[in-house]
Amino acid sequence: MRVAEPTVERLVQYYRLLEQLREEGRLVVSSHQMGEMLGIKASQVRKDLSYFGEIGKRGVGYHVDRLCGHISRILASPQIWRIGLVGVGHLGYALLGHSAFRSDKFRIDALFDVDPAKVGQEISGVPCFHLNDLPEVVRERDIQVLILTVPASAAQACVDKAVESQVVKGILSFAPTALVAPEGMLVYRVDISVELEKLLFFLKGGAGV
Amino acid sequence: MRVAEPTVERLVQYYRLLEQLREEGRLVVSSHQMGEMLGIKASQVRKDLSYFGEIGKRGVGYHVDRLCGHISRILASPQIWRIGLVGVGHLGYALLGHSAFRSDKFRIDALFDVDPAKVGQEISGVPCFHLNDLPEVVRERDIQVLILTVPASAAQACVDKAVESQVVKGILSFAPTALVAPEGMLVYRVDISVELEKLLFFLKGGAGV
DNA sequence: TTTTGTGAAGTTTTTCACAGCG
DNA sequence: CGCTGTGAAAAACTTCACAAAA
Repeated sequence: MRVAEPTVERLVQYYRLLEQLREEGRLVVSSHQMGEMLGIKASQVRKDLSYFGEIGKRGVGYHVDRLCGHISRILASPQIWRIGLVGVGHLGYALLGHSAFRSDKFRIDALFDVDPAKVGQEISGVPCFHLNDLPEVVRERDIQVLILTVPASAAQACVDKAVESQVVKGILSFAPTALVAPEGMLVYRVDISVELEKLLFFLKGGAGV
Repeated sequence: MRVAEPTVERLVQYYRLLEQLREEGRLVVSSHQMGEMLGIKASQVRKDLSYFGEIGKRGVGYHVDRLCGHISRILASPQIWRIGLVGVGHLGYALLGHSAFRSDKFRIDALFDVDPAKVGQEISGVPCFHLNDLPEVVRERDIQVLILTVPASAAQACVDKAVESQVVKGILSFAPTALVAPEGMLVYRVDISVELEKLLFFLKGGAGV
């Protein structure tokens, strides 16, 4: 069964919350309480969870530990993903140390850059290669996912290198630009300037002056 | 007229593309060409633009410079926003230098941290204050927007300080956690770990093992 | 002709409302 | 009783398809 993207997005949030509740020793939680804490409607929480079977207990709520395990299995990977990080500037370096990147679901296995001062070095314990060598390095190291923290002007060239490698399946790009990729390659974008523009747009109260 | 969030998101992309086309000396572009370059359907491009009046010429397309100016006015701010950046770790520092943050629509006017080594210093030319002083500093400096690059565990406390100030209207948070804020305060989140989890989820082909 | 602008249709996502179970 | 699970309704968003303008 196809799971919608907004649902996956919320599942990750449910999981985070449940981990926290579990640490606090909480045994049971209702959809209403979860929604309250996450800013999501209770009916939405129930609908999302219902796609995966009857997990809750009527009149009671959801068993925290059980639900946590359940979502964990839904989100689980069949493997530990190996990830290549392209562009070791400030943002790339920040992501290397970011809490989002401490997971047993994947690991950053190689860095890529064009700066001779970085190529050949280890940074935070990860070896840095030249961007030109990306296709062969990702093949050798079985890297299927790339994270792009390069300037907009360099991003498409990185995608092209990834396509050339024939083994990269997915890309998470932080470059503020559109990217063209072939069918079958999954590209997600985190566009910081778009988010900031949206915030400012709705802050001023919408269109017009 | 209310403009939908997905439309604003695309308007920012159209604007970027048009600036680029203008630099290249291009005079006219069709909805189909814009869509092609951005991975958006031509009908979607036309629908988005049509909300703001008849901007194109039938049989011809859109005049690049004119459309650029038009979107610029739609996205324009009534003021130069002053922004406070909370949390001067690697990510915060990266954002300070990020291309998304070179804009004449806003400027980073103050930094906040709890690290005694940073408080009292200027970093990239911006003064750093202690988080505890946030309410008064944002009032003095007329800061209405905060960017949070703090750990998840510290994020809610920052929101609470922002609420206390009574002048902060909007927050862009990079902390991987839900935040509760009162009605009227606009909170947007950029959740890197959620995006990565989504990518990996759909890479493995959806739910289940 | 070409390409826009747009009502109508289609699709996706959210919310409602209540039956059903513990 | 309280809370889940879920069809049905509503809302939001996208795509179609074509009339109308250049």
